[in-house]
Amino acid sequence: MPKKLPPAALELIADRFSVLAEPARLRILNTLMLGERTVSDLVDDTGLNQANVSKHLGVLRTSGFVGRRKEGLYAFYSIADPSVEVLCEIMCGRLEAQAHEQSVILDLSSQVASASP
Amino acid sequence: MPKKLPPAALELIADRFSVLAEPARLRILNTLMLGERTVSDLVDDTGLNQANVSKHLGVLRTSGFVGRRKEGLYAFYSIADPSVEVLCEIMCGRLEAQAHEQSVILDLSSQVASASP
DNA sequence: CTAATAAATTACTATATGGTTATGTAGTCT
DNA sequence: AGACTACATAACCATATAGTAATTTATTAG
Repeated sequence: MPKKLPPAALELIADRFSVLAEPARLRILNTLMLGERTVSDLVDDTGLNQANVSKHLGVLRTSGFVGRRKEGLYAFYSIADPSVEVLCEIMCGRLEAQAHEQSVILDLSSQVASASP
Repeated sequence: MPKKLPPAALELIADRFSVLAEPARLRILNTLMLGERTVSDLVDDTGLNQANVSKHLGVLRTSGFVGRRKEGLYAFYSIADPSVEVLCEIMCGRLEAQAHEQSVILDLSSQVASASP
């Protein structure tokens, strides 16, 4: 049963979606799904520079998707919101479905293309 | 079981998330959850102007979230991807949880505030 | 204390995009 | 035919933000 949401609520939801609307942040999250990582780990893993990773981690932490644990010189980040994984899986599912449709379309068009030389 | 996704895949996923990372588009989608609507309907419902609604509908259609059916002068739009609703529900769930946490924090801080006059 | 390292922050630029106005296009009506 | 309506598109501006380089802030080691 879909309910009509007030604009203010939709704005908050949009904000959360926009946090995930970044390839770099998804890379970070995808790595964190394998377990806790330091900033340096993530820098190595993603190829992004340190300032950039820190900034993205700040966004992810502010929005509550990840958590931080400081230990000495290191900051260990980890997934704090398990729904991240579910959300990405759903998106992936749609992507696969779409890719399948498109491959069908491509097959059809290639037939059409080869039908008229 | 989380699997390591290639950067290209994450980029596609990010693109899909960014389509949902817009209050205006979420308003449109939320209305479409109630059933098929014309562009004019959506203009009335959202308060956005016609050009803006058309543009957002274009984005939503290109990304496969909505579908269009033309009939005479009218264009009827409808949800084409049922996962939209699920995605929003999950986001809402987290929002509510977060709001609850924050209200707890606010309660605590108000106690602290009233404790030291 | 100084040196070194990890991470956060600041300041900046370049780019992407949402909103708007104006115009174009297709269908309907008399 | 022309007038009108619903929608799409184009062109523009303003704003938000990702990336980067430089700096700052811990924290540890010597």
